[in-house]
Amino acid sequence: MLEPTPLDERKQQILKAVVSDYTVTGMPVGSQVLAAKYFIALSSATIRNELADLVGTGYLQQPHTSAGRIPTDRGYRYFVDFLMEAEAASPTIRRTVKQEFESAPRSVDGILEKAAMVLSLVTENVSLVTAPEVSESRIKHIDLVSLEPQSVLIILVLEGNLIKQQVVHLERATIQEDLSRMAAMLNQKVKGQTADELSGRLDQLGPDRAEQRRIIERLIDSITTHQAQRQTVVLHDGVRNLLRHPEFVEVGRLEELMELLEQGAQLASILQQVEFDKDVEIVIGRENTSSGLRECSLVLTTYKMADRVRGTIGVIGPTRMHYGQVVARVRLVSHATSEVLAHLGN
Amino acid sequence: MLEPTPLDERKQQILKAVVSDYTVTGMPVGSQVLAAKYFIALSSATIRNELADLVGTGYLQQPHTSAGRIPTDRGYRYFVDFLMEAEAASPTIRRTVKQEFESAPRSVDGILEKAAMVLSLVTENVSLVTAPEVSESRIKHIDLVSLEPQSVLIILVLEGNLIKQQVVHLERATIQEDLSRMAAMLNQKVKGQTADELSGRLDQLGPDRAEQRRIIERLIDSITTHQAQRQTVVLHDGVRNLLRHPEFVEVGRLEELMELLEQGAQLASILQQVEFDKDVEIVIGRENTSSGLRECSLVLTTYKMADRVRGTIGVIGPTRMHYGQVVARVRLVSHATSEVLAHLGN
DNA sequence: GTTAGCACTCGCGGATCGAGACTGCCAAAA
DNA sequence: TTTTGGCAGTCTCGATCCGCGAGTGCTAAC
Repeated sequence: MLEPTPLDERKQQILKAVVSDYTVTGMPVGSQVLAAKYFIALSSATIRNELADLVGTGYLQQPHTSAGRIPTDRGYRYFVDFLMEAEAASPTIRRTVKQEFESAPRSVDGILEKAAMVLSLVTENVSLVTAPEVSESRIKHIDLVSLEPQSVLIILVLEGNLIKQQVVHLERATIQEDLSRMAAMLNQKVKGQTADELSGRLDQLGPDRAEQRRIIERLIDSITTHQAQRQTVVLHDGVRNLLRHPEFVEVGRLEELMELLEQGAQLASILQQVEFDKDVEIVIGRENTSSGLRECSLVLTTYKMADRVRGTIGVIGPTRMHYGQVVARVRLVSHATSEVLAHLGN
Repeated sequence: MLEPTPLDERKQQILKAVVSDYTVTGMPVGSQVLAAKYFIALSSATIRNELADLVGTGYLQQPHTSAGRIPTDRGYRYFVDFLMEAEAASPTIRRTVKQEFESAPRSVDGILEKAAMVLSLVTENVSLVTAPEVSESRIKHIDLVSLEPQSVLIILVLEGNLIKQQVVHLERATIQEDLSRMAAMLNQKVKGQTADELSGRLDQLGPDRAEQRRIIERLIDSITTHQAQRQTVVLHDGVRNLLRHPEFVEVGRLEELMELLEQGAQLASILQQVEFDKDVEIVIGRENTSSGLRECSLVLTTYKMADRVRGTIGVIGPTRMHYGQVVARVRLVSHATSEVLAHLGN
């Protein structure tokens, strides 16, 4: 890691101009263009000197000797940390998002799918959405339904009306009537508890309640493995957008990225590390631990479903992206998602 | 459509050799290679004459004057209809499929996701899996759960233990006790019926049973719109495989294909047309109605979950694929999926 | 510190060229 | 009538070369 070399005002402005211009055109930015478009008061020679300094300190690079400059990862980092101006999503975008969510199905999965779709639509990148984390979420209702004589469907309603289901197999046949009674009893006992609390109480059941114990074990399973297993499922959408970016004309980069997207586990672990209440986090190029993301940036934030029920949402795109707008739009969609999810039960 | 020009034995063998060789090497096949590898008794000149005929009748084409021959869509069609030999999946493949399904979660969605993953793994193409069609499926159990005072979760268990859920909003607050009573009543009335039958009986309810009527309406909704809406969701996996095929080095083709995969509606309508009990269907290149699939082939079949509960499963890959093996593997995974789904409840 | 001038470097696109791969055709052989 | 050997012709592909244009770094003057 290089020392954060302080940049004087003019160098900052030049860095900012290079990032802005390059983001739009995709072409290395030369000293003459900069002088003409952004710094009419200065000559190209002066700018050349400054550019040479910025290359020396690691904020810019040249693809080859006789080309203009493009930002390094470090340059982008400085840009997003200090130079980027807060932007707002345009009314058109806001309207699009609003309309799309209005037509969303009224279920958690449906809404998250819609969120992924909308986010990829408005950012023209690949969107990522994780299912909400529920391990600390409280149980609201339990229901047991007989499927076959010896198999039972456990239905679990958590805070935020998140619904989980799991099939469990019993040692002996049990009729629906007994299950209903058992459900009523369980409802009294477990309502308002979290999975962790529940697993602590497991010992309080006598050995004669084997069936009940088995069901409770499955309940905990259902909550926690969902965590481990379903959480690894990261929704994504908009790969088609990526193909339009010139940085992905060579299929090699794409292959690694698709593998990451389709197997999901590695992505999930990255997304889980996003902190709540931290607004938007940006990870640029080689700051990513995954080699498949070395030429990509992540713009991530969290959405909130209920008090302790949250998930991660964001996009993945080429490092050359319009960070200001992408941040604004990720934030917009995240808020909209939270909004819709919060009103799901009403 | 060209007349199905009859081919004599030797022309058939040559066509078969061209298809086989081309599927393996990916290079246009020349007369010398054919003579050396497949027809030692013949000279390259003789084969050249035959090749010229096959080009004339539309079974083969030349990329350019001084190249070898490659099959046309028509050539592939003739090959799969008359020349392809039945192949069996290798023990290694069978073992892989078996092991993967053993580690599958015990839920319909989980199994279908696993099926998509396995199919893409063993065919090295993109896999497609639709959710099972349920419109004619019979209702096994209904349950009503109060989420908020005025909102109710309807849980519907269909044949094959397919579980559906939908949230419905009521005009007035209803407590769980009343809902349970209502559920018991509904269970008596609707058990064993299909959605169509149910909607016919809707009139038999008096106007004083508004709430109950509303819930039944939602039930029918839940079954049929799932059909229309969820059915359009086609699971897919293995896009990363596609990137390895040389026919997709140019990103243009891929873009159209990704759009098809990600929006899904068009694909869904194609997959819905696959007939049940017809073994494996193959659609080659321009036989596809979608322009995005002009250079792709589909290998599709159906899986069976319960008597009237079925879905479509298959792959999409470049027209140059090893049809014999792909057919064998699609069939294998389809059977395995049916098997696992059938034993879900036990 | 800034600027004008200038020589220099480098990538890109177009043109050229030779090698190699196959073909089509023809006349002779089976 | 079918098959075959021979041969000229066609076309792609990769390598090489070349000139243009863009942009730089350096130096000396302002």
